[in-house]
Amino acid sequence: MAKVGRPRASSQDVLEEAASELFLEKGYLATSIDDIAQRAGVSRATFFNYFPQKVDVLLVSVDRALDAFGQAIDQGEGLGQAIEMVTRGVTRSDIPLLVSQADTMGASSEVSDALAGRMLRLTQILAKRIPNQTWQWAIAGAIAEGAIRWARGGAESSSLVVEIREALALLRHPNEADFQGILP
Amino acid sequence: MAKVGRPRASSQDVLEEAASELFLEKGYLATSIDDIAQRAGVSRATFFNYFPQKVDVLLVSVDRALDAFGQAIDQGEGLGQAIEMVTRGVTRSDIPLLVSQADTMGASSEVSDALAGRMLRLTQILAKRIPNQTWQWAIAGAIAEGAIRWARGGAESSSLVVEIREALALLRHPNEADFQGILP
DNA sequence: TGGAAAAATAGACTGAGTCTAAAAATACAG
DNA sequence: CTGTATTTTTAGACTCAGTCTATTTTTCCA
Repeated sequence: MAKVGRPRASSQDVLEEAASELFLEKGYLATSIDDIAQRAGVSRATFFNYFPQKVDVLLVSVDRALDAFGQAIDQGEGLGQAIEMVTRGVTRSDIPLLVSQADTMGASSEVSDALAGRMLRLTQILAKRIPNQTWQWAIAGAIAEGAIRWARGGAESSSLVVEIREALALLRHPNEADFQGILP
Repeated sequence: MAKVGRPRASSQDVLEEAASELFLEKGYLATSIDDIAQRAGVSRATFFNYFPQKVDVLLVSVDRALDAFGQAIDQGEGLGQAIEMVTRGVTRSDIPLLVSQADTMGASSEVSDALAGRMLRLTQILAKRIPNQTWQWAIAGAIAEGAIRWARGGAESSSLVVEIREALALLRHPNEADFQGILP
């Protein structure tokens, strides 16, 4: 793409790889941006050329999926089509890093809030097809649940898109027990 | 409660009031913790005796509602009861501050992520009554939508609990159009 | 009057994130 | 081969959030 100028000395992938190692070794909180840059053989300032925040290097796979999803939606794809397109690009190799920082999510609001912020972003993408906000969250929740179940399930579980479809199907037939005591 | 020892020189309410003024004057991002402490007539260190993070002073009303909700749930209240109890304690005076920082939410991920984190916390409370994760998000979304609609509606709109109930009722009767193209 | 308890405070420290200016590395034109 | 435009890297200074420790202040009470 960029044929002119100084060539890049790093990339999101390289930095993510370096960060992953450190997160697995020391955990997210104990790893500084200096550590990551040093491991990647690049200066601290360069890190910020590739990620605006520290937490973004942890969620890069989530963000990429959301980018792809938003792009598909903007190009006029239907929801089902867009979901299928995006899930096809998600690989299991992204999972261990996120799972390894599950402790951190409980201990630091920074990570759990950032992850929740991605849910919010998902609802905002869904808003382009689903007018009602309540249903935006409902469907975002179903997508998240499907993804989590798929991640936890390991290789033997069914495919990601199937898990999401199953979670979505649940919304179609509300269980009366779920509403017990909520509505008059 | 604390009859012994040095009396408190401030409170969450005093700090929130001071912070509110500054947020309205300069905006959230341009206001430092030093500013808030100074306006409240207290040292910077004291701020952290009352709030663990800067963003928490902005969301104190949300957190109080969630605290009350979680407490009601832990005491065995039904979901409908708990919602009614909490919404009774929410006043319109908390709204303007949050609304005034709507710009900030778009400009800084810190605030929007923190708000999304509160949605996550709501789903975790709901988990004690609602087993399925998808429905946790769906109902959290309905509560959020009801609250937002109530906040936007101004004084002439119906009560908060009624708005939430209406949003919840929507979930009971899925609109086929919402699922168009999602499910096979 | 002299603790004991609780809170406020000073101040140093780490690290995230911003910003500016300069240096380094490349392609290319002449 | 040399100079120039372009892009990226980098150094370094800076602000501010958040943590931590030790000290001081204020009150109650024996």
